[in-house]
Amino acid sequence: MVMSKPPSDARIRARNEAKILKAAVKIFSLKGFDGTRIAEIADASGLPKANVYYYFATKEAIYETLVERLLTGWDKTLEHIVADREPREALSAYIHAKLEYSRRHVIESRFFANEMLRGGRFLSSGQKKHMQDITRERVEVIEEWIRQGKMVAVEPNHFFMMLWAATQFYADFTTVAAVTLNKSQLTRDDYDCAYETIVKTVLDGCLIAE
Amino acid sequence: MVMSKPPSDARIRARNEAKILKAAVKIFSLKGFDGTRIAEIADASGLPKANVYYYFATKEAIYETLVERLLTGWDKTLEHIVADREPREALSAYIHAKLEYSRRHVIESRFFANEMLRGGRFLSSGQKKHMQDITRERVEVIEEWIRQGKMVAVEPNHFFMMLWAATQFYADFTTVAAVTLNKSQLTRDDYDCAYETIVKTVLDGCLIAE
DNA sequence: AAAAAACCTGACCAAAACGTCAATTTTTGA
DNA sequence: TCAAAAATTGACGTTTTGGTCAGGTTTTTT
Repeated sequence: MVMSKPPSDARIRARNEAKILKAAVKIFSLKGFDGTRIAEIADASGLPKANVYYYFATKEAIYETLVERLLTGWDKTLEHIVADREPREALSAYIHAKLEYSRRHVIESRFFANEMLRGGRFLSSGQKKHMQDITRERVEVIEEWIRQGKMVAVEPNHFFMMLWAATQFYADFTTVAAVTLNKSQLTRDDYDCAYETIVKTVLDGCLIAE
Repeated sequence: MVMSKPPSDARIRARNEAKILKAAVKIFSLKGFDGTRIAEIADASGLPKANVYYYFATKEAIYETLVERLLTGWDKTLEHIVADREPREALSAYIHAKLEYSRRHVIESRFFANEMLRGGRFLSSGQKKHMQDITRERVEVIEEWIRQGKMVAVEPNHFFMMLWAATQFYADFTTVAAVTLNKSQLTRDDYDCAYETIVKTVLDGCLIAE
């Protein structure tokens, strides 16, 4: 006699797609698109492979869904950069938020890093444009601050990329960071220290005038 | 009748291994270890697959050879950081050298980024130790500069990681940079501008005191 | 309660991938 | 010059992989 399970409160499709995507982003983030086997995704999500195919037609479909869905998180942190805040305060907040994102969303961060490393093959031109627009808005804020004499005349795009790189680093290259600091894992203190270092350096520079 | 080719001046083994490794690093850097097919390496190096196997027993062997060989380039740029130079001059030189390396050795840079992104599975503990030692030496230089009152008291490890990230970025995430700058490719000017931005910001900060 | 819709999955397939090998050609060294 | 060593490669065998499918079960709808 077969017992029927109690009807799941959550929609079945939603629940299973979530399982699959959660497992997938982890493996994609570690092995990239070409290196990922769907059987592995199936195992990791606790579903038989054929069931994965019931929800997603191809490997590409899974990957594209993730790209689309994770792109949203991309701009969240940038919201701190607004013209009516003081640069010191706004930039500190951005760096903090971005580091926090790197710490708490290592996998998603790496997923994107992987995609970029491969040249953004799966980014639609629409998505690229979105990234551009988001960045341009913030670049304009920087330009405004420069005009107001609150910041030195740095090239805003490269300035942003520097901040992005410095913070993204802690998600993508945790291994390098751990090796450098001679630890097996990064703790919250390490992230705090990273924050201090980046903020202090970027805002006020590292040199002491003679 | 079959003509025998003139005897190659270069040793055959050396020449073919070089061909294979050159093709391999390119593909590995784009697709990572798991994503790379040996047939593809064979095609790219213009050798039949069986011939690739004649020189390298497994895919791992190729990959490990590359890790070992490319690790050497890792520390080159750090040589600029020496205690008897002035920090401004030394750090500028380092940033310049690292950016130049990113520009001219995109593929090798990405190869390592890929490896790190995957957690450095193929790095032996000896190689990790090497990276640590190299870094520690330079950290000591920074500490010396701080002691001499030439630099503000930043955490040297994180300070280095920041520089590393900011410069490495231009090799690993060329795509992001290109999208941001709305170009299809980065030119030398872009790298120069990156240099200016990073140096100015890191050394003197981005803020103007009121 | 019964039909319809949604969900599940073991078994299967064709293509691709890794790796082997025996037979041949080329190069080297005495 | 000629035998041994090194290099080359087409063809093959095995395993893995992406993807399919038919037939079943469960859930939803009416």
